[in-house]
Amino acid sequence: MDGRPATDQTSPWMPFENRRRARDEKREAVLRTAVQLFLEQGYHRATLNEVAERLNITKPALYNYFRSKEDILFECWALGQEQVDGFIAAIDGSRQAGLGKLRALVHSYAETMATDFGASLVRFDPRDLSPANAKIVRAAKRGIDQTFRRYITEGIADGSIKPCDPKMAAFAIAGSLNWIGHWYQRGGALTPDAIADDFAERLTEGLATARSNKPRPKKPATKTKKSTTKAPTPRRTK
Amino acid sequence: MDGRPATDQTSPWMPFENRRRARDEKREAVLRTAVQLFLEQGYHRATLNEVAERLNITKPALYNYFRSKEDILFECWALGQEQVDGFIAAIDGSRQAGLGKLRALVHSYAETMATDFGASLVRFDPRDLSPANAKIVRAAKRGIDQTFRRYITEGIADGSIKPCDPKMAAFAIAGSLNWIGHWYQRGGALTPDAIADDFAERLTEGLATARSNKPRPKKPATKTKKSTTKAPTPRRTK
DNA sequence: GGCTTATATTACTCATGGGTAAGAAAAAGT
DNA sequence: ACTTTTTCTTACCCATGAGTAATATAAGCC
Repeated sequence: MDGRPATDQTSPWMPFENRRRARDEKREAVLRTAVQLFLEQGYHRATLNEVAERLNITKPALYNYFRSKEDILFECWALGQEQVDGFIAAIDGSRQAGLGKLRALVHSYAETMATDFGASLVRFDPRDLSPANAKIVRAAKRGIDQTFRRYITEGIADGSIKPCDPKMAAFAIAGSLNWIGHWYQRGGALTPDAIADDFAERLTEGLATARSNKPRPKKPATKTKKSTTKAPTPRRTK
Repeated sequence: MDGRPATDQTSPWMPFENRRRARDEKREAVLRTAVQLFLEQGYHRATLNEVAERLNITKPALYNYFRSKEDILFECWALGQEQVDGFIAAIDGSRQAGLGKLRALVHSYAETMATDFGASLVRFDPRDLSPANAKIVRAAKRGIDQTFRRYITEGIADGSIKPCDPKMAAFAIAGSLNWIGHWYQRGGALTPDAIADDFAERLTEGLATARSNKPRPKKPATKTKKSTTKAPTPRRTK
């Protein structure tokens, strides 16, 4: 994981890069621990003392990496949102009918809901955020909702989806998906993969037109699952 | 506000009854105010001071009616749960196929989600409750989930519902419904009635067998809505 | 009226936990 | 080795809000 050229005193930049990388790794470690604890106990019951304890440091050390508890909460949310932005961009860029895009969206979203940062998108309360951050979150949520509606509208236009109310359909689908974030837990009987496959089919079959109703791939469990929505998500810069 | 028959010394019971009734009314007023505030701001941000303020009393006065903040939270939840218990009992007692029961359940549940106490079922966090109360809540949630699965299983058995995985189907449906509690708000474009009708159809159409696919009643908006699940729910004793 | 009980208020206690100050320890730079 | 910067700790501060004690007020009751 560390194939640097040499022990070199040659480049005074290397240690610098090293340092920044170490810092970012620690930052991420804090977020991973925090998101877990927040999900486990709820944001208000979770204390920074315990976050720190789990990292074998003390509370004030956290303030080297984050400005406040709320800041940590927001960053957790942001990581989840990045995932979503990533696969939405990928699907947007794909060339397929509305129904196909919708299916892809449902699939990816379901998988995301089964991750910690993904679940934080729906388990965290925007009201715990500063007005500025809450605004960002609200905008992002609106964006997701509009993506659902857009694919549905597209599908109706291209004939792959039956005419229906995109607003209601989007609410119903997103509700099912968001709820995954509340009931899914690792090690349960259902794997994220199975859930995503099932939901992608279940939540869209009612919308498909007769002609677009493909004869059910009936995937023979050959683990065709290859790309777990590898999205070109650019790392945040700030 | 005080239409008592007379100044009567005739019945010493009446004042007593009056008093008890007045007390219960105040209790309920507290719960109505509390549930609103809890939904508005979230349980942790909402203070008993503000609950009291909205009732034009002071915080300690609340302790005449409730033992603790958590007690209030639990009672709010319990009122919502009573509604659910009520209509589940009614549907259980009805004589119809599994699909019909499921539709009825979805419809009633959707309506309930659009009420304050109903929303509290999914917006409140059981982890805020004492272990004893949390246990009650968990049991109730399990009960609801099992009811969904039971109707689906019944439907499969009686041929009104296509063979499917009841667990997944229940999760998907309940998720859509629960999410209503998060996005619905009074005065919006969608009325509880419209939502309930739409969801009852939307969430069950995918499960219906061909033969059970009734030709869509197309209710002429005659406000057939009469009994809002008047349930024989006995008032809690303790 | 006077006695009792219910209900409300004012004025507190007190645990909790986010956040800060001052300085030690470790690492980087020279 | 010495200095400087980053990172972390110990020891605090302090706002908040649930819950309590003591007491006043009002209502029911005889």
